Amino acid sequence: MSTPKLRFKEFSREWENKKYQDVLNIKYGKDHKNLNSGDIPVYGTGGIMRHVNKYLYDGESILIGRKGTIDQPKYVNEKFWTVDTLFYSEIHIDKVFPKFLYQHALQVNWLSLNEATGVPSLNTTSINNVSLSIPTLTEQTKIATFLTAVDEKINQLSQKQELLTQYKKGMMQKLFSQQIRFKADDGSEFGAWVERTIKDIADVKGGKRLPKGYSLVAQNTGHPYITVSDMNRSYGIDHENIKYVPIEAVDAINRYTITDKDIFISVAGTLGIIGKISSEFNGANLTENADKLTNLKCNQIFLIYLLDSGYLSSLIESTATTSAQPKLALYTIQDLKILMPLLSEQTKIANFLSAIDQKIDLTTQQLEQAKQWKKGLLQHMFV
DNA sequence: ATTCTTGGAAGAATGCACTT
DNA sequence: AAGTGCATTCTTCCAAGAAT
Repeated sequence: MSTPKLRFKEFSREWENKKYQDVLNIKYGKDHKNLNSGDIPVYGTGGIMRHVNKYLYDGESILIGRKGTIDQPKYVNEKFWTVDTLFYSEIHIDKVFPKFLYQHALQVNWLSLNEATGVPSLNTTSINNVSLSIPTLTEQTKIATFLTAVDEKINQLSQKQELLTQYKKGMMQKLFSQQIRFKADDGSEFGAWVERTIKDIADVKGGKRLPKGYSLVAQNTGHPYITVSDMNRSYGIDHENIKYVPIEAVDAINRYTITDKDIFISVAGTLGIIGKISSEFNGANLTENADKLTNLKCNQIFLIYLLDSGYLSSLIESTATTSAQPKLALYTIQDLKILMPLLSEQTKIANFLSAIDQKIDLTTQQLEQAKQWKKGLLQHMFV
């Protein structure tokens, strides 16, 4: 018998220790290949896969991955089908409030129940044996309703994020097609945009792979080494997993560095991720799978937005090699023609779009905080 | 009901020929 | 020897299907 750390005040009774098998029946998903199309969703471990004309179950159910993604349970309340790598469940609603069970399932460490060597897998026994403490149905309902409201808040924030992103996309389109023009501070029109080539306004340089025989190290010894997977779509890099050049190899690639005044563009693997690094990474080495624009003769932020507004994606479409894997050649970036406004208009546009990006970043932070909060609640509101 | 095997897609690292 | 372009290889990750 036990109680959670965090609890609504009006309840005091001890929670009852149970196991999952006491409150639900785990059912296997089934092959959906032979079913005809319809309007019943077929859930896979990654989400809805298709719609069919038959259903396995109708009503409230928790879906738990059997193979692959096993740590993201889902709650459904409809007619549905699940593929055979996804369990569904019949919930004993006289014992447990389904949404309470779902919130509980969200904080179970499913991966620790994985016994497979390769792809993570769960079996019915390990699910059935997961322990679960439950209060009265009234308290369950209260907890579940509260946590569901938090989920709703998280959904709202991610919708806001989505809308802002759409707005930014639309504004970029209008600004760079000159459908919308800013006026100068004194109210006069800005001058016409001029066609330039990238190599007129920047030097394009490649990155450099590590010398043969060396590999990146985790410790902060040599320079940071920025790879394509460190780059994100928010014009920056993710700091968490940055690896470092081993000290013995530092001299060999010493010249291939990047600063916060430059722009990086990925040219292999995931093409066309563009952005800049923050000054704390000045002097970091750049992977061979990215190029840098350096010695810029224009507004750096403006150029990032401009290239990201479509120039890069159409360049990739038209010139990326069609081999096994696309690659963006350095000279195609050098020779890319772009329409450039005067510096003062560049600054206006850059500031405007940065302001939207700041709002997006703020929303992203709030979303992140809300998710953290939810995580904490899940840790403390269950036994 | 459970475990093993296979397919295949995506992405990053490596090999290699050619140029500077 | 360094730099560049591109094909190839290697890894990783998931899901589907076959075999127990």
